This record gives sequence, C-alpha cells and structure tokens, in this order.
Amino acid sequence: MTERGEPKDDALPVGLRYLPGRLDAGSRRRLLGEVLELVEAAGWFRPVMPGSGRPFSVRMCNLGRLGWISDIRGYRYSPVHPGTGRPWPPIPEALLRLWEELADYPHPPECCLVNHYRPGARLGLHQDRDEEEFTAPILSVSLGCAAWFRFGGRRRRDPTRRLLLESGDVLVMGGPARLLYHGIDRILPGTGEPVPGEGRINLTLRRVTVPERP
DNA sequence: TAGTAACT
DNA sequence: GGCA
Repeated sequence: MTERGEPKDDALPVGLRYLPGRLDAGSRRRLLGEVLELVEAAGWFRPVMPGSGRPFSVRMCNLGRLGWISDIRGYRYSPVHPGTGRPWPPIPEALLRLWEELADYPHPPECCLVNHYRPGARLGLHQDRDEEEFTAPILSVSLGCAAWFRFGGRRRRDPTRRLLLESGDVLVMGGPARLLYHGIDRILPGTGEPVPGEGRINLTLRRVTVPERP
C-alpha cells in the first residue's frame, strides 16, 4: 500500500524497526484471545488527562508487574489497576518470547500496555518518557483493525510521517528511536481480524525500571 | 501537548 | 461529509 508522498519503503529513522506481518494468522488469533480473556477479567479503565481530567478516547488495561496509568494527578506506573486496586494479570508467554527475539535487551519487559481503539478513537503525538530505563526499546504489536501510525522526531516540532499498521505488524522503537514522538491518527474500521467490541488492540511492551546490577 | 475545537 |  503506497500513498502519494509517503511510500512505505522510505528509509525509516535509525532504531525504528517496522516488521509487517511478523505474526501469522494463528498467532494473531491466539494472542488476541489470550490477551482479551485476561483483560476482560481485570477490567478496562479510561485514563484522563492530568490537570484537566479530559478523558482519552482509548480504553486501556495493563499486563505485567507495572502498568501505565494517567489520572488527574499525572502519568505514572502503578502495580495495581486504578479501578479495582488489584495487581495486573501476567504478560503472556508468547509476548515474552517475542521480546526475547526482538528487543536486543537482556532483561524481561515489566509492562504490557493494552490499548483498545474503537472507531473514532485516536492518540495524539507524544513521547513514551515515564520510564526510568531508556536503553530498552518499546515493542508494539498491532491486532485487529489497521491504523495510521504517525511519528516524527525527538522534538515535538520535527516533521512527521505516517505508516499503516495492520494486524500482526510489529514495531520496535529502540536506540535513537526510543524517544520519537508518535501517535495514532485514526483506525480503519472493517479491516483486520474482528475484535469483540470492534476496533484495534495495540500491545506495548516496556521495561520500566533500571535492572539491579548483579 | 498520551486532551479538544475551530478553521480552511 | 471526510480528511489533512
């Protein structure tokens, strides 16, 4: 799929690895089923903007020891679900294996942020900068509807481009690409595997803390 | 400024 | 009306 002025084969920024079709249909279906079962049991939450309290259009949940949350007080990582106070479910083995294969980082991820985009949902341009460890990459898995992923540089004013992320695509942001501004413009309803409740599921694996020296 | 809205 |  090529779009005028934005051919997919343009050179990507160093450290940004785009792996289209990394997950086959069976892997996509199993992973989606496993993640949704865990998340439905734990419950979705709706983050709000710090200060203003304006809600996000994206619903979220987390898997792993730490989960990313946003409320009126700010962005942070929490070991428990903000709605229930319970620990997050574990990260599925298939995702831990994917991290081992692709992250080029000698410690496991601590967080899998699960984002659910229904038609009309989007996520503005931002940096992932609430972690303590920046030498580990961000690894993102797309499932369900395709979406336009927008990315720029390390400064907000840097020019941006967009990439179509489809179900089964994996994106790794590491090294100099770890702090790139990025976001989701919109999803394309009706594409990809059906997701219960419609839309797109994105899984983001992150290392949050700096590992202790052995 | 991980938000929305108005405008062209 | 959708989209950039």
